[in-house]
Amino acid sequence: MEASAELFRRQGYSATGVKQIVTAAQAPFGSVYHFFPGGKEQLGAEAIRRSGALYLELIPAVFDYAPDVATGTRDFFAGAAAHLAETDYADACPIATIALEVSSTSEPLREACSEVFESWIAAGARRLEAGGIAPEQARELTIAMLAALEGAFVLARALRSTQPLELAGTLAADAVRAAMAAGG
Amino acid sequence: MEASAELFRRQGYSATGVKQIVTAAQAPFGSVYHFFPGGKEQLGAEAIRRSGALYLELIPAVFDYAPDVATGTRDFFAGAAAHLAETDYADACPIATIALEVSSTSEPLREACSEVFESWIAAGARRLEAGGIAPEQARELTIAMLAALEGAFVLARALRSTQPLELAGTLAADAVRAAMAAGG
DNA sequence: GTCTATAATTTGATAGAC
DNA sequence: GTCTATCAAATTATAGAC
Repeated sequence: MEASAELFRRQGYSATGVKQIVTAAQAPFGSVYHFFPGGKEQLGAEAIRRSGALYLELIPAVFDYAPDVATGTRDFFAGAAAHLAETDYADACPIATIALEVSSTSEPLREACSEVFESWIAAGARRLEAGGIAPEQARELTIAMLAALEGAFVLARALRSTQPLELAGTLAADAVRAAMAAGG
Repeated sequence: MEASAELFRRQGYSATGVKQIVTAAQAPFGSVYHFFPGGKEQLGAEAIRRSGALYLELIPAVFDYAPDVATGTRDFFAGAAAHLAETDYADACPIATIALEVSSTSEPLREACSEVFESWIAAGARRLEAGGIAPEQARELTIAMLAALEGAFVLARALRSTQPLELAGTLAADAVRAAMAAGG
């Protein structure tokens, strides 16, 4: 599972072979079909959900240490930028590549991605609500911020620069600050 | 080339076979290697650049008819949302899927994506400058807005909803309005 | 239950007839 | 120059020995 998630994140679902996964995991080939009778697609779906749950934990990990949600937002983007640069622009969003690849070709995998994004949005919105932003606005703002984060990952990896993450982070943090001023 | 671009956009680079392309294009298989001696990778690079040039034309097509750059920004996101819904969430960004797939595995393709993104950023920044925003701020704002657009595409396709594009569009248009107020 | 060998198909690419 | 037949390698998946 770990090997699957990492390879899917870096090179996508289609380009990652089952053989490559078992080699990276140092596991026998047949084990894949013993533990995942649904084959590669089941492996993909579980990897998506597992990666989604792990990434979800980053939200409290960052926001718990921030004095307010606007700062937490800025820190989250900054942390993503640092991690991306450290991994030579490989580790961005664990599921975005798969999401784009399969949205029009595999409904089970699209649904897995959809559920993960939804879980992130719900968790982010709760954080903004705790920071004093009205529920509906909190949800809408979270969706816009997640969009900025995901798109910044796309640009950052292609341009090999953390600047998109810094600029998107500023945009997001400013929007949070404005919402706090309006609602608080 | 048309068939290549369309398939790459919808299902990515790796999942699209050369055979699938020639079938869609109703072309003989050997022609691919006659016109593209570099094989699939060359085909991919040219498809990326071609798609990038076509998408670039959307910027003046939308902004020329808008009363100001903030409205143009909003219209751009709205148009993208409408087109995405019309194509059953298939036609989003023509190169984002490839960009994420190849950023860590194929330097020629990553560079092609990088150049396309750079051309879009330069064109968008010129528009904002024409709208009265200072050059450096115009470029930075354009990068943040493009990030919001790209990420909204990811979420919209996975969630099968145009809401991310609408919310990201609002975020982007508000940021442009704020920059206009500050700079003008 | 673990794992190897192999099946059936598809992949990107090429050779060479026309 | 156009196109078909085919290549070697890789793909997902399975059968069955241990």
